[in-house]
Amino acid sequence: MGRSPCCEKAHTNKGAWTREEDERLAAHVRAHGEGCWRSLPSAAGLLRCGKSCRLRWINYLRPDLKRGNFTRDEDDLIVKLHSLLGNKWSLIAARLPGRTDNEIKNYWNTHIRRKLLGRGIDPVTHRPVVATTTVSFADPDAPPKPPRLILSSPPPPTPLQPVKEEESKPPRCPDLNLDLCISLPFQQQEDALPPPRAHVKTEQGGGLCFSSNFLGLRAGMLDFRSLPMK
DNA sequence: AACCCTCGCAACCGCGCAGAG
DNA sequence: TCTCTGCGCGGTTGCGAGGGT
Repeated sequence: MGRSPCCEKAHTNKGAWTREEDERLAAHVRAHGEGCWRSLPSAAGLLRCGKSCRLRWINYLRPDLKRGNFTRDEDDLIVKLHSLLGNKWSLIAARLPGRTDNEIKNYWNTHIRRKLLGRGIDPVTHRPVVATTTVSFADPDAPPKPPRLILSSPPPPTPLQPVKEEESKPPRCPDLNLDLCISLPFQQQEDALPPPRAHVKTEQGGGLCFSSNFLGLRAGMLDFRSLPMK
């Protein structure tokens, strides 16, 4: 038996929101604040599911939303954060004021993903991809298979997961240096004391430290301690 | 002009997590 | 400690707009 539905679906509207619904929702949130989404629809006189109201408010009605095209800086930041965090859109959105996780997720899937692929970069691993062609000797008349994309290196561990030591196995790509230790240019190192760091708590209670300069952020801009970790 | 296809975005769905009782 | 409930997140879907044939 599955969990009970979050609302009585027979009595709720679905699909695109009307202007009147938007106004009711916005007025109610402005008056009572966010939260209690389950009871909000009836309180606001809306025939909508609480989840739907929350989504509408967060992704569309919130007054601090930026909307409009993403800037080049935002673009770069999203790519860098994604390489670090993976598909943690809410965490990425938390670093981009005025942008929502849904918006970033859509932008990633429609624009950035394609752009990276066009540059020959795998959007999942952020590593270069190499096109190869498989040739079959068994049937010379068989049509050639389409080019296949393979990774030039094994995929990295899932973001934010502790790296497991491979015991005494030689690396598959010995020419690839995966040590992501990034340091500041000499002049900047002198200016940044102590170096800004982001601290991420792991499941084991340990921590991963990233220099926020790796993300191209200003000192102190990145502080994962303030972010909820799932 | 009509049809088809692709793209982009808003919205939905299902699951996991956290807090309360 | 267990169960229930609500919230939040990530993946997926549906639909309208725009372009191509």
